[in-house]
Amino acid sequence: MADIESATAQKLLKAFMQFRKTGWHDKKISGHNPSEFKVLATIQQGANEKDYEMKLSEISQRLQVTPPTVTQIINNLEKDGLVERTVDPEDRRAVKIKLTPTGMEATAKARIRFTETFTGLIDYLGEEESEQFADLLTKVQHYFSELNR
Amino acid sequence: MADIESATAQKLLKAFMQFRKTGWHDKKISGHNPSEFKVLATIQQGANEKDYEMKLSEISQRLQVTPPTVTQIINNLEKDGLVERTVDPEDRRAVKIKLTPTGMEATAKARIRFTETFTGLIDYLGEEESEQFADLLTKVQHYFSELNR
DNA sequence: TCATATTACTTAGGTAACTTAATAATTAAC
DNA sequence: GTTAATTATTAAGTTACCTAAGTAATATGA
Repeated sequence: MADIESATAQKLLKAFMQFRKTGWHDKKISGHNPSEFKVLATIQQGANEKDYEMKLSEISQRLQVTPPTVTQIINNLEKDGLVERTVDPEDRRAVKIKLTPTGMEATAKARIRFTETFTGLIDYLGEEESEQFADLLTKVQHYFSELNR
Repeated sequence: MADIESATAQKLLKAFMQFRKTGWHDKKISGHNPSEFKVLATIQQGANEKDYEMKLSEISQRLQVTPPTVTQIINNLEKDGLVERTVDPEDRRAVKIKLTPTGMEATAKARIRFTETFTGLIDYLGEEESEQFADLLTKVQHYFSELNR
């Protein structure tokens, strides 16, 4: 077991806190919030995987947030005309969500924006370290998800 | 320049998003919020560096949040008896913040909790990868802080 | 088959951690 | 000695969540 007052632990903690403040995630893109784009991207993913309109509950599962959260985000997206709700004819309790053409455009624009940012990061770190970093992030995520159980 | 549709970029983005949901940062410790502990830890740091009572504005600078944010957090901490405000006699606009004994205890407890968590992480990753990860986090943070300027 | 349980979503209300804009009090600068 | 700048606070707003309670539809099983 590593020493409880380990310098590495302190260094890690500090690095975590700094990293949290980078704000890689905080900017609006053409007036839409990060949380809205996450939902848009999730819907698009579903549409790509198969010709598939995603249920609200599936969005909630994929993003690991509660259904009311998704309902609210979808409300905003629908109000802005990026998304359409339709009652599932096979289960009339369920709601299927579909991107409108405007929604697809916005999603594409955001995806490009994020990809540019991360491509820039890869240039900055180099391909090898970037891969390493992604792997480490995933590994660390596993550690914490096991802690919380 | 790396390919704009690079798999690594997608992988990184996904890893970032997952990592964001780990919640390493979200739990209360004996009824106090993470943001409150960040302030407590900052005050303690100042007290350690020299025999030094930190001004509210300095807390704000160190944590990179606006002064009203700190004011509010300090209000809560003071209400809970973890912290004391005193007007700076050398500049009566300024407020100096000091930990009470209760505050010191709470801070110590939280520090131990965090150190345990991160020591556990080091055991999980190994010392070498942990150092690497901390360095990468810092490097990535630099990238993003240069982007936003 | 019909009463009960379960599921899918929504509504209502709340919280944490921030922000900006405006204001009060004090100190600094010319 | 007035004006400008600085320090902190108050007020109000935002984002991204949450829980609890409610509605409507479907599934279960006696």
